[in-house]
Amino acid sequence: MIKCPKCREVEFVQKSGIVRGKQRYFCKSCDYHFTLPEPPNPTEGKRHHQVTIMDIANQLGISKSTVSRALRGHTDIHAGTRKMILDLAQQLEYQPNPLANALLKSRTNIIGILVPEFRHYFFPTIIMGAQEVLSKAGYNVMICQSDESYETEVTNVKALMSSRVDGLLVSVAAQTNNVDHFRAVLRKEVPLVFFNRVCPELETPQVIVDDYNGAFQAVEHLIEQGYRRIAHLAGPISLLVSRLRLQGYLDALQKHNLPVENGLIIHYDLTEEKARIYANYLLSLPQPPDAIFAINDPTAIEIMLVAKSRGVKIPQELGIVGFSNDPISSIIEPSLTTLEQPVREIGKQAAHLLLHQINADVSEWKPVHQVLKTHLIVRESSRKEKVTNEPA
Amino acid sequence: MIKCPKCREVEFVQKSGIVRGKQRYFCKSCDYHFTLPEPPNPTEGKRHHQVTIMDIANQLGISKSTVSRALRGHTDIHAGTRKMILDLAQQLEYQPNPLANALLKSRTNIIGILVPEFRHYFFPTIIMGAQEVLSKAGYNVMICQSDESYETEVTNVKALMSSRVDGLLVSVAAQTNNVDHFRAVLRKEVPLVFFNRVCPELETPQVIVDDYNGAFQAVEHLIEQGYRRIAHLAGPISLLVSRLRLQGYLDALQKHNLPVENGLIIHYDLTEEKARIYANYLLSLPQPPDAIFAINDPTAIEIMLVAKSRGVKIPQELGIVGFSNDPISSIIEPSLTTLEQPVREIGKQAAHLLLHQINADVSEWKPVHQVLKTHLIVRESSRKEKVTNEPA
DNA sequence: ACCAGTTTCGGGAAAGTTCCCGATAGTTTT
DNA sequence: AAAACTATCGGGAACTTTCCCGAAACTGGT
Repeated sequence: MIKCPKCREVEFVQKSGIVRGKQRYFCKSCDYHFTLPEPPNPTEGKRHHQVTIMDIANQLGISKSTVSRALRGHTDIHAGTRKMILDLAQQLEYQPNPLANALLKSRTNIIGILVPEFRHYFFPTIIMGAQEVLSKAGYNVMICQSDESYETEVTNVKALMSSRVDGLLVSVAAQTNNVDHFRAVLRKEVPLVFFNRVCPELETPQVIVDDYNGAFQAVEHLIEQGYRRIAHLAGPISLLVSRLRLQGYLDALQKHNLPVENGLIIHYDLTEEKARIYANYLLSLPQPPDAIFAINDPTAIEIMLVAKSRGVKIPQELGIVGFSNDPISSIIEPSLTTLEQPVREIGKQAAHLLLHQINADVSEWKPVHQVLKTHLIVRESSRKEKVTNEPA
Repeated sequence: MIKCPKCREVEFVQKSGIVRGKQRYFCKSCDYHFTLPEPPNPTEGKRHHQVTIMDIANQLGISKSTVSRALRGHTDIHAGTRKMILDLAQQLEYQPNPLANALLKSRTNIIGILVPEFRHYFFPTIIMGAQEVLSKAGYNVMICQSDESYETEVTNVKALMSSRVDGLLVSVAAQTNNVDHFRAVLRKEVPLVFFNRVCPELETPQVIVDDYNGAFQAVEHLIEQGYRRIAHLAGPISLLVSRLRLQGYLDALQKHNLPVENGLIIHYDLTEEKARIYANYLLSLPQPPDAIFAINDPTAIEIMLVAKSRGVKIPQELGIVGFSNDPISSIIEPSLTTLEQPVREIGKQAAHLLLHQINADVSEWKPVHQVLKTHLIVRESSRKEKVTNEPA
C-alpha cells in the first residue's frame, strides 16, 4: 500500500511513529525514513506576488544579473537589451524591493527622528526642515515622540535601532537624566545628531541656538522696560538648554545689579498642567514678580492665560517674555514678546550634520556644535513704556 | 611565469585579452580562461558586524535553526538548550534583523501616514492617536506630508509603497483631483484607510466626523444669534469634507428662509495667504457679510486677524465660527466658536480599521465608514446677544 | 582560420531569518 | 527486544537584490 519513494518497494515499508501529526514510515529495504508528502493546496496561492527582477528575467529569457545591470544603469550591457528590460520593467510597474537591498548593504535609507512632542509649532517645524533635506538625499524618516518620558524615550530608541535606521536625529526628553541608551547607539556606530535638547556629555554633533545670549537679551529687555522682580519659569535642570537660559537670566540680573531670588526661579517638567500651577503660585506670592521670563512660548502662553484669569494686567502689572516665536505668540492678546529662532533651519542643519556623519567613516566623525542666532522680537507683553515712539 | 590554476602548467598559458582592466589568460592545456586573483585587502574589514543568529549558533556549536527556534519561542526545543541560547543572546545584545524577516514574510511592520501638513493642532493630534494604537500592535510609522500638493502626494505615496509599508493612513491634499495613485495602492492589495479628507469614489474604510450636521449646527447657531448675511469660506470642492460642510451651511440657510448668495461662498485651497486674501475680499464688499462660517479653525483665525486689523468688531459686526476646536481658538480674543471633534479618536479609529484590514484577507475587506460626532462650542466670536444669561 | 581584444551575459554567493521536513537518539509500549 | 513513539536538532530552501568573476560571443586584423 505504501510505496517507498526511494526503492519503490512496498513490502518492506512499516510504520515508524508520528511526527507533527503525520504518519511516518520506514523502509527496511533501503533503510529510509519518510512521510507521505501532502498534495499542495492549490486554493491558497501567493498573496500578491510583487513583481521582481526575476519575473522580468524569465519573461525575457535572460538572467537576473542582466536585468539588475540594466536597472542599475551599468555599462556592461547591450543598449538593445537594456531598452527591452527598461520597457518591460515600466510596463510591469516594477519597483525594486528596498528590503533585499537593505539586507545586502545593511543600510535602510531610513532616518529616525525622536522628539519630545509635536503638538506645538516648534518640533513639527524642525521635522519639516529635516525632512526637506533628508528626502532630497533619498532618505525616509521615522518619527517617534517620547512624550517627555525617559522610559518612552528608551523604548523609542530601541525600536528605531531595531528598525536598523541609518541615523538618528534626537531632541531629548525633559525627564531624561541617563544617556546610556544613546551611548548604546554610538557603540553600534550609528550616526547620532542632537538638536535643541542636546547631550553635552556625548561626543556627537549638535545644533542649538544661542540660548544664553537669547535669554540674556530677553531679561535685559525686561529690565530696561522697568521691571525689577523678574521670575524665571525654567525647564528641568537636566537639560542644557534650561541651564543656558537660566545663566543668561542670572547674568542679565547681575549686570544690572538686581538681586537673584531663588524663590522666583522655578524648574518644571514642561507639561501644561505644571506650567499653570507654577504660574498661579508665582502670581499668588505675597510679593509676586512683576515680570516672568518663560523657558519657551507654550509656557509663556500658559502664564499669560493664568494672569488674565486672575485679572493681572499685562504688561502693566506683569511683563512676559517667551522663547521661540511660536505663531500663536503674535496672535494672542496682548501679543507676546519672544525670541525668534530659525526653527526650520535647525532641522535642516541637523539633517546636514547627520548626512555628513553617515557618509564619513567612523574615524572621521566630528562632534560639530552648530549654534544658530536668536533675535528678540518685542511685542506688547513686555512693553511697559508705551510712549517710547511718541514725540516728546 | 603564469601558472594555470587548474593544471598547474606554465608553458601552455597565453594572454587572452583584458577584462575590466585585468589581464586575462588562457591555458591551452586544460582549455581554461582565468585572471589572476587579487589578494584580499586586509585593511578594510566589516564595518560593524551586527551580531546575528549565526554568531550564536557557532559559538554554541549548534545550528541556526535551533537558535531561531529558541528565540521564536518554539516548543520543539530542549529547555536547557533554550536557556543557553537565550542567555547568550542577551549577553551579546542580539537584536533580530527585521530586514531579513521582512524580506522573507514580505511585511515590514511599518505603516505609512500621509497628511497634508502638520503645523497645526489637527493632524499631529490624529497622528498621535494613530501611533498610540499602532505601536501597541507592533508597528512603526512613517510620516509624510503632501503640503496640499497633488504632485507631492503622488511622490509620497510612491515612496511609501516602495518602502513596502504594510498599510497606509491617508488624508488627501487639497489640490488632489485624481486618485489613480490610490487605485494603484489598492491594486497591489495594500490596505488603505482614509480619514478626514476621504475618497468616496474608492472602496476603502474611512473615518470622518459628522461634517454635515456640524456645519448645519454652526450656521443655525449664527442665524439664531441674529446674523443674516452669512458667508462661507469653504475648502476646495474636490474634498468631500468641503462639500458636506457646504451642504450643511446651505441647508441651514434654507431652513431659516435665508437667501443663498453665491458671492458669499468662496472655495479656496486652504493656504494661509489665500485665507487672508479672501477674508479681506469679503470684508471689503459693498455689502459685507455679518458672519462667516470657516471650513476650519486656522481659516477662522486668519479671518479674525484680518477683521481685527480692519477694525471690524467681533462679534458685534462680524460673527465667526470655525471647525475642529484647535486649542488656539480658546486662547484668541475674542475666543472662537467652533465645532469640537474627537481628533485623537479619529486617528485611533483609523488605525483600528487599518489593522483590521491588514489582518483580514483581501476578500474580506469592507469599506467601513466611521462617522464620529461633533459638538458645537459657543464662544465669544459668535455671541451677539450678550444678555442671554442675564436676568431679565 | 587564428588570435588578441572587447562586449555582453550568466551563475552563484552573499545578506539574516524562518520554516519545512527529514533525521537521529532516546523512551515507552507490547 | 522489536515496534511505536517522542523529543530534539540539522540541513536546506526561500525571500530579493547586488556584485564578482568566469565564459561566451563578437570584432577586426592578420
